[in-house]
Amino acid sequence: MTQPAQDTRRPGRRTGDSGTREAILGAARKRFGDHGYAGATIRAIAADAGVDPALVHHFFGTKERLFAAAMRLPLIPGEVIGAALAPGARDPGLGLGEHLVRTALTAWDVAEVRDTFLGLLRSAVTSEQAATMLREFVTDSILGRIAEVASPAEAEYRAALVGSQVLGLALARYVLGLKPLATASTDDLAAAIGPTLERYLTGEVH
Amino acid sequence: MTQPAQDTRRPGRRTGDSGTREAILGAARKRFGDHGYAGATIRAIAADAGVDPALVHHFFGTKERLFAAAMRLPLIPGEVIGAALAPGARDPGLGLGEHLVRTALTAWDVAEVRDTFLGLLRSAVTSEQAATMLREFVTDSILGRIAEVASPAEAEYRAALVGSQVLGLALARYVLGLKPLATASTDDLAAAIGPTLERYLTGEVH
DNA sequence: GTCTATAATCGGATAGAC
DNA sequence: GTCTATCCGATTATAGAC
Repeated sequence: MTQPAQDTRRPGRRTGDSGTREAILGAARKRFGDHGYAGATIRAIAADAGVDPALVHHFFGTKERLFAAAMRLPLIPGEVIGAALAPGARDPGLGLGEHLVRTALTAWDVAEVRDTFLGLLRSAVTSEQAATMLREFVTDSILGRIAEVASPAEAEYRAALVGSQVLGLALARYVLGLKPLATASTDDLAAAIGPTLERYLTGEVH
Repeated sequence: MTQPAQDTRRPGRRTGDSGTREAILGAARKRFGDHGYAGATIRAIAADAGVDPALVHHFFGTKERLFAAAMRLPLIPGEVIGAALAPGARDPGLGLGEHLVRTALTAWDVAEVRDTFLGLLRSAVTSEQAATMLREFVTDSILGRIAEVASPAEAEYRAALVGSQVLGLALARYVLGLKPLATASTDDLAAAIGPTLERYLTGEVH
């Protein structure tokens, strides 16, 4: 990236890219795959890459961002959701559920986002390991944030219900291409599905 | 299956299995895969297998059952749904939505059913062709029946919404294994998700 | 045996020196 | 860019009271 086309080496530490970043990403991919998202520790990844754990943070900030970089996600899901859920981030006239549907659809309607997401989904459906990795990432990084805005009673259960509906929408709309859903507008889907999420978050689920 | 262990051949048509059934199933698998569910005609399948179309009906009854046999489904989804939706098939105290969730979960909690379903899903996520096949089958054979019990305004849209939530539940529960959903009881899930389906079927979706 | 309090450990994250 | 040192929250282990 920043590698200068410089051949005459001078003494001292080389400037620019030393390959460490890539080494970390490689180690991260392996660890995440082998041990899942939760089981892969920054310390172990750093050790595999032969660097100090603090370097990982220096390059990537958080574990979540490291995962996103390793998986080549064009955005950080948890941060997008987090921003969408932030107080004041949404039009007060709009329900929280509607806003969530809108956020998901807006992200997915970008081909690059959709493609990497579908790649993850494909792996998860195919491999048990990949499913574990995705489950733990989703739980930790997405559902965790959603649970924060749900009613405290069974917040995790509520967040998982939200996840199931959003996931199902993605599957029906982008994988299967079920016509009524594949061609529906964001507005229509938000109106239809938003209240469902709203109920899962704060309504009666027993 | 019905092949008698008989070695002394006698003149006339041989009894038992003549291989025709298998020939039809092979032709069906190929046609369904290449042309989708809707695009594969019984006549074309019969022609490929070198038999009369009437024979296909003789062996399998309906296109839906032929598909189920070709895909080795241990049950016929549309018929299970149809039975569940039949008037009087459910406890009048229970909502239709709850009953639908229950029906799906009861079917999926049988390993054999779950496995073949997940196989279809895997193919659909992996291959565009398989996705087309599954979409058309689901539309024709499952959503069509659900649309019949939905409010007439946008019945297809309503049925697709139902499909998306049920599909998402399957994905979250059986593929990802999201803990709150994977371990929840049928009762709990029916209570939580049933009302969603109910609203999609007959409520306000605009 | 069960419970609770305290301690040890782990893992993510930050600050700052070099 | 890299490392040392450190903090803090969460989990896990352990000890001692009842």
